[in-house]
Amino acid sequence: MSDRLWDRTRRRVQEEVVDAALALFLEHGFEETTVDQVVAAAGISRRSFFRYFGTKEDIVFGDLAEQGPVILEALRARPDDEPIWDALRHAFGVLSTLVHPRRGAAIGRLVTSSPALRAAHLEKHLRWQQVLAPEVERRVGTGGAPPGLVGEAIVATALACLDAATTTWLGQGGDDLDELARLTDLALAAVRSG
Amino acid sequence: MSDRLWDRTRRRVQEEVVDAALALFLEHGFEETTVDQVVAAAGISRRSFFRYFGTKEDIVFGDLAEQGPVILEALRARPDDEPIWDALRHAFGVLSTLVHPRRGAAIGRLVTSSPALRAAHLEKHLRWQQVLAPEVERRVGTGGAPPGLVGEAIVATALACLDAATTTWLGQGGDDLDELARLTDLALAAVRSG
DNA sequence: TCCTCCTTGGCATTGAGTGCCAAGTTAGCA
DNA sequence: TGCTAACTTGGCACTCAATGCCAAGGAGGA
Repeated sequence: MSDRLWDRTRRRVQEEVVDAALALFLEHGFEETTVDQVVAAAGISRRSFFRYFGTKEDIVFGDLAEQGPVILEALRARPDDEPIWDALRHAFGVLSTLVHPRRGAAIGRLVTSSPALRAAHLEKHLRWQQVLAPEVERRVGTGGAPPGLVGEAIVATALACLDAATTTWLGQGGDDLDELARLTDLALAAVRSG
Repeated sequence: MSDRLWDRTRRRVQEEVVDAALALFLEHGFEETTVDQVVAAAGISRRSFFRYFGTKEDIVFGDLAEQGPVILEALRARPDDEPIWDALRHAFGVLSTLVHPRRGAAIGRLVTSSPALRAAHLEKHLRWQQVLAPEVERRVGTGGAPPGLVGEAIVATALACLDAATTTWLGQGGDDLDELARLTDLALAAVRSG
């Protein structure tokens, strides 16, 4: 947040590492590319790399896993009487502002092609789920079920549909964000009519 | 499946390693327990361990991730006109026959307490999803959506609800399987009425 | 300018997972 | 029973991700 030279330098270096790494990942694959190759390409020491990115996966996801509160804020901003699915879909919309648009599709493709990244991706969803579930349950009530169950189930379902839609979306180009929203709605509709 | 001495010995050793390892995991935690400690407790060499279990996570999950076809078989056995959610919930019932009942709750608790195990657990769901989605989509149709989307979304939702129900179930004891089925139905109902 | 805070990179170490090989065990067969 | 082929075992060395420690150097305020 600050603007001291240190912070600006840090952000610049981080960007450069991500650029160099994504290029390597896309060419050779995520698992096949070692951290040593990345740091060599980025001109940084191995030790410093692990201070910028706690894990190799963090190159791809950045601090997205910690952005649950941002999504929560977006969800809170939706009107209380809006159907929960619409509110969630709109709240997830902020994600597109958190990811470099040019990188979005590339990241998506990487994730589907690497078990380690898929796992990190799902773990990220779990983190968001824990943040969002209480607010969802506040809106829809527990419906007689034990506390927690309904909120968790609804958020997990919304994320699952978003994922299924993203898979389809990437398969057909992955360039139009409105199309992704449309596919997400189709998935949610299928689940609710089933 | 064969009954040569080799195979029986293999199964026996495998069971012993799992018993020793689960005891260590429950006492000290999954991440905190090293493979070296496990093999020392089980009286087997480190190298042989990695022939029995490809990864440390495999101690906990065994070959559950490869059992998608078994669930698929159970799903195919359900009548074609049964509502998809009932068919899926019943199909998932075979899982309780694949896990040592005595170990089930212990495994559940381990999974919720270790990021590495949670990731493996979700990756396992993804594997099942790919196996089950086509049969689900055959039953319910695509409803105008691109092929694949509806099947993926429905299976992912069912698994998400099963997971949410399992979390609640473990929190309240985790001993009665009928109660788990009831909680799963509650979760699914909440999702569909939302 | 001096002093403090923070970053950097090198080194050593841990822990998971793999390839290779020599020695031992089992199974099938004469 | 004895021989051989198939398979398992465990030791060793290695790769790769990740972490703790430490000395050196740049940034920023007094």
